[in-house]
Amino acid sequence: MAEVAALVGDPARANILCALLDGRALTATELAYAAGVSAQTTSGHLSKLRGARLIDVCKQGRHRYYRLTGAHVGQMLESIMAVALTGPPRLQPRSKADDLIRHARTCYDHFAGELGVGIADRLIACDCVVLGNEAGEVTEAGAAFLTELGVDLSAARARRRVFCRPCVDWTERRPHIGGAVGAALANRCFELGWVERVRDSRALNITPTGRRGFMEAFELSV
Amino acid sequence: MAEVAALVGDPARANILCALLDGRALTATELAYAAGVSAQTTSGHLSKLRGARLIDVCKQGRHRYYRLTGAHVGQMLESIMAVALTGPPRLQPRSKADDLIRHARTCYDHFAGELGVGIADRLIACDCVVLGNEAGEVTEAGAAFLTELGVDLSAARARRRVFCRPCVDWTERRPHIGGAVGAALANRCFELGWVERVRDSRALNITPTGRRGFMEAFELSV
DNA sequence: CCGATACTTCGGCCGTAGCCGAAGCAATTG
DNA sequence: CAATTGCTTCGGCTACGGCCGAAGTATCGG
Repeated sequence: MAEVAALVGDPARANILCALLDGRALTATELAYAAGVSAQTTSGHLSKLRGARLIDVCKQGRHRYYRLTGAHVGQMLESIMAVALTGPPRLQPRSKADDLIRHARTCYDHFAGELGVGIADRLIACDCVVLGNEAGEVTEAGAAFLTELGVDLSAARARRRVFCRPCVDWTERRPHIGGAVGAALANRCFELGWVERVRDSRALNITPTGRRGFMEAFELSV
Repeated sequence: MAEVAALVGDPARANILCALLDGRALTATELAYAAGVSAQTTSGHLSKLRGARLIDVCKQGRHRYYRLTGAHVGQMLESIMAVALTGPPRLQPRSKADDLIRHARTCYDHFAGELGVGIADRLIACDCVVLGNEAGEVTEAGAAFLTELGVDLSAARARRRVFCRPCVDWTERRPHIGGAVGAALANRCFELGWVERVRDSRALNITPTGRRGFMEAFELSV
């Protein structure tokens, strides 16, 4: 157990894992950049993480793509973050990138930040979703609404992961919607071209189309 | 974040935190013994853990009692353990103490091990409890049954924590019952003298009375 | 008060592990 | 078949942090 924690406990490796938190697979070089250390050093870290089965690798040509081995690793990282935030408040320089990421970002594979919390608030307000402390449910009205929007709920339901999970947002400190539903909704928004990923970051850029879309669908001005 | 993980990442500190996992408050000396290092070293570790708000201290005479600051720390530790267990299987010498702890122990403040899982199985089998993936519920029949047993459900309900939470057992790899219900049930069993804590361990000793009680109440031979 | 116990602080030793430069494979490109 | 790119292995440097012995503060008991 200490071993796993120690792996996460190195700043370079923590950066690597955080970079992988959005569920995408990244190359060793990209991770080296994210970690802020040289390629050699990164390579060493990656093989350690792989040894402990925290990450998987898949070769494609001369690239090697790394990803988290599963959602349990993501959840562990989130729970560590949650504890880290309850600690003594640290002065951190607010940067522009920071503001971006507070505004809208992905959290493993669903939306977080003001955007994610705003969507959750709206869905709860109009009885589309009921969120408990550790689980949530989509109402009939909610299913109808999401289907109307083009979200494939049946596919989400078929997957073996938790269907609807509240996920405490580390910037807003309020829950947003995770689980298969959150992922399906996020996917649909990508499809619709409402949001785009910002390069080298978990931050999201909301397109003009998205601005209109979120207003119409969720009465959300972003 | 890396900071918190690094704190857990040291073997001595991991031992300390695990020793506190059952929710009891322990003295610095007891923790030194649990960690397997000297009192001075332990003192250093404790002040670091305190600095990061992972543990709280309360002075009582010449003793200082340390405890986890809250359930979120416990949950973080559990999630790290869960990941550690999915890693490469490690050969660990099975000791007598090991068997004891596999048989019956506390998990933060409720029962785990064969005992905890057995109780959960029985409660589910006779429709007293329904356990989902991330949350659970006590049925009317269950409420009646537990009240009959002397468990104070209304007090449990009044507390602000999650009422009924499935908690994956790290030895049995199946869920047992946590949350306020799990804690209340465990409390009642202590009151009835069915179980006693084993010194310096999270393991539990089941008394002869307990053996009869668990058989009558849960049809469980332990 | 004096000694014992509980715990902390200080100082110095030592090992582990992170880091990079250099060099070595492997796959791709011109 | 070089030259380039992506990634890894090796070797050596360095520093951070855990560890204990010794000494210093609290609290309790006789």
